[in-house]
Amino acid sequence: MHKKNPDIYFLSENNLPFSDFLHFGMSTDCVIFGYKDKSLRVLLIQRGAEPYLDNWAIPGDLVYPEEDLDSSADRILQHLTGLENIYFEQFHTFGRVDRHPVGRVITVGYYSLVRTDNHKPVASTWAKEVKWFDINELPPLGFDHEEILQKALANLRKKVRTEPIGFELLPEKFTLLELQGVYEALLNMRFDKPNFRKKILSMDLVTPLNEVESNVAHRPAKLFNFDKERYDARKKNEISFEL
Amino acid sequence: MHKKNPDIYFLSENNLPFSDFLHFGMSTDCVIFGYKDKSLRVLLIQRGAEPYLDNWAIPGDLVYPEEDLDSSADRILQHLTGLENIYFEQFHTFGRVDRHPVGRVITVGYYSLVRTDNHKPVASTWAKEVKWFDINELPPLGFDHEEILQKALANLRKKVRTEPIGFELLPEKFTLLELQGVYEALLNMRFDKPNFRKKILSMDLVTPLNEVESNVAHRPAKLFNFDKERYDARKKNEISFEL
DNA sequence: TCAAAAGTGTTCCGAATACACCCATGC
DNA sequence: GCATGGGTGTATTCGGAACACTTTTGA
Repeated sequence: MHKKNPDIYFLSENNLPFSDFLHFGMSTDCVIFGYKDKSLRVLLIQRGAEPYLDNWAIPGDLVYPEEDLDSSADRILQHLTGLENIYFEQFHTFGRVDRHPVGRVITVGYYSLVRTDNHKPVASTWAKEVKWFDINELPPLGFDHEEILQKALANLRKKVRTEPIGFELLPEKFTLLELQGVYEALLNMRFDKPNFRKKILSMDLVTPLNEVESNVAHRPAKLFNFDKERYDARKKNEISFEL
Repeated sequence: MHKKNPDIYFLSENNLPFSDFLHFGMSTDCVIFGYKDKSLRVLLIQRGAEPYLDNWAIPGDLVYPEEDLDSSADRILQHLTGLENIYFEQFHTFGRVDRHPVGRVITVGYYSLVRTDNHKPVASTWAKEVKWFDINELPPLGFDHEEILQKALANLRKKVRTEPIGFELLPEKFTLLELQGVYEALLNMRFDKPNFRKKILSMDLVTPLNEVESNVAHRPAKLFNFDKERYDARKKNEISFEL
């Protein structure tokens, strides 16, 4: 697969043979966010192998030789959650020379948003345990995963202000107060209920359903869903989402 | 350097030997933006080697075995522009299986902002020519560089709205109308002069100097500089920049 | 004196905020 | 009834947009 041609595509100043440049390991790590009980959570695994045996870590894997980066992330997500069509997004690549004890492994960081209600993460040979952690009560992590996780969170918090991805954390049908809870957890701030409602409704991106909550000890709330088609159509015309 | 341990850090489902996962090439590509004559420009090189001989391309290079990703980008920028302390930022990593004709090479994309007034880019063995192109008059590019360039531009346009990086395209001392020109070119839109002034001045991030333009056929404009210290101090207190 | 760009002030409008209040349900 | 959260209306404030106007320089 790798034909050799020492003059190709790098500065002439260095005298290293071309083959020395093809010994990188490549992995993807997926920071999986969920939402439950008014707080933001992250799915972590407890490692079942050295290095960092028994340490908590962000789920990830080496990239296969004939696999795109996004496919790799998608594969990890499906393995771990059993879900398809999960929202995920590449956010940063980490390549410190000494970041991996086994060799020069570059990792591409992804974050992902899942609806925690409809899946049970499962342990496997490479992960002794899989568990949701509140974003404010994280265990120590192996590798450079603390840095990766914090950067994922920072990127998510930026993204969430300009694109309507908060919905990915909720079931298809949700109430406006649930949506408010998601944004309060994501951004770690409080919103005024009437104003939040007005803002969301004025965007005209959520559709009211002819359905309400049931079995609640108060007036049942109306259910809504997110109108992705309308958003996509509008995005083409340069209209954006801002919170 | 690469100790072998087939069980480490990847899903048990695959049966490929560990060594197969350490044959990635790794490069960085730097999309260098500049500003001149009211328009946004990109610095491209004309390749002096196969593949894509004579094609225009984004400057880039393979990452050295003992080199961090950021160092690699920094090295490319210094080689090409001769400048130090250039603003640059990683924005996306491109890893399509077939993106590089020579083998599996993953590239980390960076964009960079430079002051075009104080440097002359120089050709070298790996680049027949180096030239600034108006962002609206780009030549066809080799590899997947069109995609990389467009993504760099999109990321820059987002970033520029929330962080005061437009100053990196201007000399230390600039007029407010020059600053307006930068933002108009970056965002491809027009601002109202009085309102733009008010907004910038109200942020209190530019300091008026006791100096004015000279040799202009109209009332000379006051010169300002960007107060990075004040911005950094304020950033810690969660106060942000928004245009 | 005229052109060209610097620089200021004022009005208007819409969006964000604060907050008071009423409604429906389970117990 | 009453606790709980759902849901609505209004008054106020603040920032952005539009735009008219004055100032200073070189030629």
